[in-house]
Amino acid sequence: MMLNEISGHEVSNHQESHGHAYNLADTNRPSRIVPMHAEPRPIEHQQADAKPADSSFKVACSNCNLRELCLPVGLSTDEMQQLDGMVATRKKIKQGGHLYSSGDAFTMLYAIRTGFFKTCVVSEDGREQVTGFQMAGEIIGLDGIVSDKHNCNAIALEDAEVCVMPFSHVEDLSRQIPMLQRHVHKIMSREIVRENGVMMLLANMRAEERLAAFLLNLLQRLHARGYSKSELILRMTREEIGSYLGMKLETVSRTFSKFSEEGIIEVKQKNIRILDHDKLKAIFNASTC
Amino acid sequence: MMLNEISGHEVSNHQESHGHAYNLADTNRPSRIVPMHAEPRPIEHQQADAKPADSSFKVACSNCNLRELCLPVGLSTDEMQQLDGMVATRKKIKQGGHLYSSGDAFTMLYAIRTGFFKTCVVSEDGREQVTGFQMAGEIIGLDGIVSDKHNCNAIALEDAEVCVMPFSHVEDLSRQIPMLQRHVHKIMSREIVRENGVMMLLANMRAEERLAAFLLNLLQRLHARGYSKSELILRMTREEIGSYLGMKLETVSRTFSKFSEEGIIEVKQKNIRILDHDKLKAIFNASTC
DNA sequence: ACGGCTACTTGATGCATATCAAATGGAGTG
DNA sequence: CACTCCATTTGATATGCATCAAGTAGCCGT
Repeated sequence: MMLNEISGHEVSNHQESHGHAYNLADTNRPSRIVPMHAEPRPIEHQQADAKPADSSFKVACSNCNLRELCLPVGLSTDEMQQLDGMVATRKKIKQGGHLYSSGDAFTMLYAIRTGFFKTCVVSEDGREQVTGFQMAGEIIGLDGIVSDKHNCNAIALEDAEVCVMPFSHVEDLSRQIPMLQRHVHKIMSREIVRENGVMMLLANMRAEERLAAFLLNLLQRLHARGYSKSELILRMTREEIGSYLGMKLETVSRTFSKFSEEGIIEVKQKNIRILDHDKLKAIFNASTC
Repeated sequence: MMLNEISGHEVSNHQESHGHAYNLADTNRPSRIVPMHAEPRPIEHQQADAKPADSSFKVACSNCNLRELCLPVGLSTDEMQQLDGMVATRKKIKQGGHLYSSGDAFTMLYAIRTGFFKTCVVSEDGREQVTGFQMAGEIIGLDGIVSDKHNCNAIALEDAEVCVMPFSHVEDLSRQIPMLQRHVHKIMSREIVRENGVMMLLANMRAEERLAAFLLNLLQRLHARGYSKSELILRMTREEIGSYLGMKLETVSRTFSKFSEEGIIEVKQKNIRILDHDKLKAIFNASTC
C-alpha cells in the first residue's frame, strides 16, 4: 500500500501521486524534485538557506530556488515573467505567530519560503485539531476560498517567511496561463487526496501505524527538499503530533519510546534518527496486510 | 460550534459556510437553496422526480432544475448558454455500479442528477475507507485531478444519473467565465473544509457524537433539497456508516439503538425519524463544551 | 546560576469501543 | 411459499488507548 510514494518509490521519479489509499502526502508535493541540494545536509541546517544563494532578493518567482516545488514546470520565459506578478510581497512570521486565523477575511494564498507551519481548526472551547503541517514550497490558505473567510488558523512553528499571493492575481493569471490553472487545480486536488489519506489513518490505523505513517511522510517530504532520509527535527510538540494523529500526547510519547526500545529510531527530544527504515515501513504496512 | 449550518442556522440563509471547525458539510453545498420543492415531500419520494417536470430532456444546464445547487448563480443568459457545453452527456449508474474506480484515468467530473453515491479509498487487502457520501447537485471526481488518475472508487448506493463533464471543458470555460472559475475553486475548497471537519470528528469525538453529527449533516443537506428535516432514508449500510465515522458496524447499530431508547430517533431499518432534533444537537455539541 | 515554566516521560487504572459470537429478520429468488 | 442470504441487532468479553498522576529534563529570561 501507499503513503504517497513512501513505500518503495522515490518521489523524484514520479510526477504526481498515484495508486490509492492512505495518501498522507504534503499539501503540495513538488511536481519535480528541487535539485538545490544534491547531498543531504546536516539536520541542523534544515531550514537555513532557502534564500537565493546567488544575489538578488527581488520578489520574483522566476529566480526563486523553490519554484520547482511550488510552481508548474514547463512555462515559457514569457509566462515566467508574468508569474512574477503573482507574488505581491513577502512576509515574515515569528515562531508562534499566526499567518492567518479562523474567521479572517480570505484574500491571499501563501507560498511558504522558509519555516514550518501547522494549520488547525479550533472549537469554541479552545480545543484544537491540527489538520496539517506545511513546509517550504507548499501553499496554504486554500481553506478560505469557499467562504471568503479562513476556516482555520495557520501558525508558524518556527520563524518563517512566506510569499503573499493575492488570490485575485492567482485567478487572473490562471485564466491567462492554462498550465498555471491546471497547477492550481492540482494543488487543491492534492490536498483533498491528502485528507482522504488522513481519514483512512484516523479511522483504521492503530497508534504505532499512525506514528510510523507520520514519520515516513515527513521524511519523504524533507527528502524531496534535499534533507537526509535518516534524520529529522520535529518542529511540533508531542501534543500537536497527537492532535494531528488523533491520539493523546502521552500515547505519542510512549510510542516513540517503544520504537526507540525496538531499535527502530533514536529519540533525542525533537531530534529523530531513523535506524531501521524498513521496520518503520513494515509497521506502517501492517495496517493493510 | 458548527456542523456547517447544522447547529442553529438555516442553510438557506447563508451564502457560504462560515465559522470554524467541524465542517461536515456536503461536498458542494448549494450557494442558494433550490426552491424546486417548496414543501417537504414524503420521504418515500426522496429521489423520485429529479427529472425536469416540464418537458425537454435536453442535456442543458440552463434548464436543469438542479442548476442552483451545482452552478454559480448570477450568470448572464449568454454565459448560461456557454455552460450548456460543459456537460458532454449523461450517464446512468445502477445501484452498486462504479462511476469510476481507483486507478482509472481521470478525464471527467460528474454532477449528480439523481441518486446517492459513496466514495471510498481501498487498500490492497480490500479494506475500504468511505471518504464521503454524495447526493444530487454535488460534484464528484475532484480526487483525480492531481495525478490524472482517480484515487478512489465512486459507487452508486442507489440507481443514479450523472452529468458527465469533461474536465478540459470545465477548465476551458473557467478561463472564459470568471464566475465559473471562482465556483470551481469554491467547490474544491469546500471539499477541503469538509474533510477538515471529518478529521476533527474522527480525532476528537466519541461514537454518539459522531453519529449525531452524521445524522444532522445528512438532514441538513436533504433539507436543502426540499426534504423533511425530521425523517430520512439511509442509503448506506451500517458498515458504510461505520467506515465513514471510524467505528465498527456493531457500534453504529448500538448507538442507533441507544438514541432510539432515549426517544431521540425512531429507527425502522434504514428509515430514521427524528423525534428530538434539539437533543441530537446537544449530543453533537457535547463534543465542544 | 537560579527559579520557574513547559515539554516530555513513565506508571497505574479505567473506559469506550473492538472483537467474538449468536440470534433475528427482511428482501430477494426459485 | 420456502429458502437463502445478507444486514442488523444484541450479548459477553477483550484490549488499546485515555485518563490521572508523578516525576524529570531542557529552556528561558532575570
